[in-house]
Amino acid sequence: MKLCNQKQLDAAQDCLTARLNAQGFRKTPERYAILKAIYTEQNHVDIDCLCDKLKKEKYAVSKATVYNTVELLENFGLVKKHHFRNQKAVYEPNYTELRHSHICMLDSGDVYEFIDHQLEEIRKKIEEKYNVNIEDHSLIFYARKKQK
Amino acid sequence: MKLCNQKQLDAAQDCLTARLNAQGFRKTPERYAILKAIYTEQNHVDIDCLCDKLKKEKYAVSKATVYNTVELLENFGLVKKHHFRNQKAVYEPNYTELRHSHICMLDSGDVYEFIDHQLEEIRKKIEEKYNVNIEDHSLIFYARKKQK
DNA sequence: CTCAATGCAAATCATTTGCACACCC
DNA sequence: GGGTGTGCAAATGATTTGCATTGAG
Repeated sequence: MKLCNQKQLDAAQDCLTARLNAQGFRKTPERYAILKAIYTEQNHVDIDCLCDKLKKEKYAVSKATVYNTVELLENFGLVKKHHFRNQKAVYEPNYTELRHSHICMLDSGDVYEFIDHQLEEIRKKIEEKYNVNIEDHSLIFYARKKQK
Repeated sequence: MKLCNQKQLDAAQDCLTARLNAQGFRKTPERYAILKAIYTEQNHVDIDCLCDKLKKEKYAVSKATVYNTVELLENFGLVKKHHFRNQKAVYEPNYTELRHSHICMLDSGDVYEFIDHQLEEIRKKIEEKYNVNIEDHSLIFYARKKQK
């Protein structure tokens, strides 16, 4: 996962502010700290990672708040949640202009990312055929290294 | 999800027998009952559904056994496990000749299935580019009914 | 000041584990 | 008969909930 640049983080923070204002929600420092923690992380993070990371900085945010906040951020479209094969959820920034898919390595558990534009074509076909709006996708290939 | 026909169930049972024999595992009635319960169900079933369904027939199989057995069946490639948005796993028959994808409706939670052959092309591209063997995929589109 | 958000701990839910018993081989 | 597989109940781990307290507006 590519580290986000400052511009992307700024945009996300502005979006968060806008959405919080729009709904009359409070702009608490925790909400910004959690957003930043997810956006400044190379890897997918789970709830415990986030707590640890925040603890190392100034905040000790409680797990309950992290759960609440990631859900809020997900609803705002700022963060994406994934399950992969195990039953622990992980989170990543959601750059809407960059919808990507995942390759999950069955041996190591490593997760790579890719973008393929043919998926857009499938998406459009399905939208028409089923008369729906597709808001999101999750494509995961489970793979192993090729043996020599 | 289409109901499987008798032929598919027979094939799956034969496969199960072969795999159990091959590994010297026991051919317990529970294993066949659970396989059948998954193959004769229109919808994706979770662990509790399976227990209930089996209870209504002759068997009262314990949850632990159901968990063990679906894992075994998954390893044998006879059953597929899915997570969708919630954190409860669901299971479905795995017709290897029919690799399908899912559309998960965000309002109702309904899940539809489709097959698109363009996905095969993406798969091949990724296998070459990353030098891996892709053993499985999970493609889920999250969608809403189109408004008038 | 007021009420939405947070923190903490207890509760819940899915899944896993340990051990005694049953039954496939 | 012997040991694998099952059933039960207790353990674990992730997530949710209830309630007292805090701090944003």
